[in-house]
Amino acid sequence: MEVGTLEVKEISQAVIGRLPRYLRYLGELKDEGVERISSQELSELMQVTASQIRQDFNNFGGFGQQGYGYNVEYLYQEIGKILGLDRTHNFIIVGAGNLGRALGNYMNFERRGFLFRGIFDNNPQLVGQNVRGIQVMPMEQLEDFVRDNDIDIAVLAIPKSSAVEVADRLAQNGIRAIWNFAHVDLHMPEGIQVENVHLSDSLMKLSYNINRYMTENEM
Amino acid sequence: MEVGTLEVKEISQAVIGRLPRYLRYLGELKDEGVERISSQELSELMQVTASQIRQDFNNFGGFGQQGYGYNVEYLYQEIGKILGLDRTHNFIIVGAGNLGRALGNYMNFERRGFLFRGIFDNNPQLVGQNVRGIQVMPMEQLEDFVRDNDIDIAVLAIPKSSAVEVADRLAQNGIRAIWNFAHVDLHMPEGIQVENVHLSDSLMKLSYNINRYMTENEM
DNA sequence: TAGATTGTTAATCGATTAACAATC
DNA sequence: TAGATTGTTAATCGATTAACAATC
Repeated sequence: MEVGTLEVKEISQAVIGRLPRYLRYLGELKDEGVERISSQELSELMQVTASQIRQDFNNFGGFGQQGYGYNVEYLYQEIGKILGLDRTHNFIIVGAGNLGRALGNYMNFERRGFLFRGIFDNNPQLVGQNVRGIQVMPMEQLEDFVRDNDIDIAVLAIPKSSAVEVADRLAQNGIRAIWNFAHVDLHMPEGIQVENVHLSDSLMKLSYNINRYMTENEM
Repeated sequence: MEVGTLEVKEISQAVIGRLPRYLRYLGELKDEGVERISSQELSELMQVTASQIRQDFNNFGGFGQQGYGYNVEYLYQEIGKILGLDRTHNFIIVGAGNLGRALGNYMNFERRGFLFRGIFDNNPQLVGQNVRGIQVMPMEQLEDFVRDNDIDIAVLAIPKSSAVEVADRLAQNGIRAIWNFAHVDLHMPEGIQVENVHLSDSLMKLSYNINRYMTENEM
């Protein structure tokens, strides 16, 4: 930390990773008409410690009130803001295979401000096909489209063999973030965020835990 | 730990979570014909500390040799075994919507021993449709199918509203593990493994990091 | 043998939990 | 006011990193 700069406490990714789950529970409580909740009550609901809940929230300043607890609606709004859900983000999908099309058709992202703007593929058979009202574009149009349409996020639903090259092209044209479903590590320049969804890794973890349980219980 | 029981050191999920990534790098090295690698070399490749690599591997016993390093092929095999990839696992998909069908068509799981055996949906329009050579079955057949076909893993690609009920039905019929894409927490009986893939949570983390970077750099 | 590199212990760091004073 | 519950400090726990003796 340089002398003279205002110290900004960095929030750990462990905390960030828990925020969406808090948001989900608070949204459900809100829908049920619950007005206030204590860290103790929430901890029982979510199966985490009340201490952790209070520590997590206090990373962002005091959201609660002593003797009362937390206002559900207010807390829900604030966590949404922290996660940037009060803004909209334009996104495109690269890769119009099964996964790419499935993600394009998944409507729920819209509700959180993630707007589906385009989808690309290098397979001429897929170009021109319709995914939720948007025609699949050829890869040649990728750069222009990203630059001209204020695209923040690119979803990579392509094989690992082309993912690194495509990510570089996106980076050079002002993308802010990559949601990476390709099974490869992307090394992006500073300031370009990467979030990986490695499905096969997740499945392997499941496999480990199945086998561990069977071994420990001699089945 | 009870007196008299042989102490089995529990491997932390943090370690397990890193194994698939080791496996991926080792597989690539293997394909390139690399025979041996030191923790130092691997650490540079993977951008983690050599210390962590050695600690991780030593959770499972000594895979290396002083002065030599690790044999790539051997290490690859051993990590595969730890992850249970030397066995096969039959899986079904519940939910034949966009995501369910996409996962059914994803061939790469087969290579790791995960065998696609059935797919179910309660929408009569989808029942009978073909997903990679398998006809979508109605939900009424779920229980019988799971029991009769030695199904280990159920992939939940259904809305949260029905996920808990379906998970309970699966649990009662001998499923070992649930790969949960529904946006809800499942509380399963001990011995049934759950691995969540909450796509919207992942997207929110990405959103947080975009906004954090923009704020810190006053864009 | 000398050099390299693991396996393993010790030190550090960060995250979680506990405790309690502040305060609504 | 008395009771409840946060915000926050302190204690604990676990994970990561550093160091180095063992050994190939």
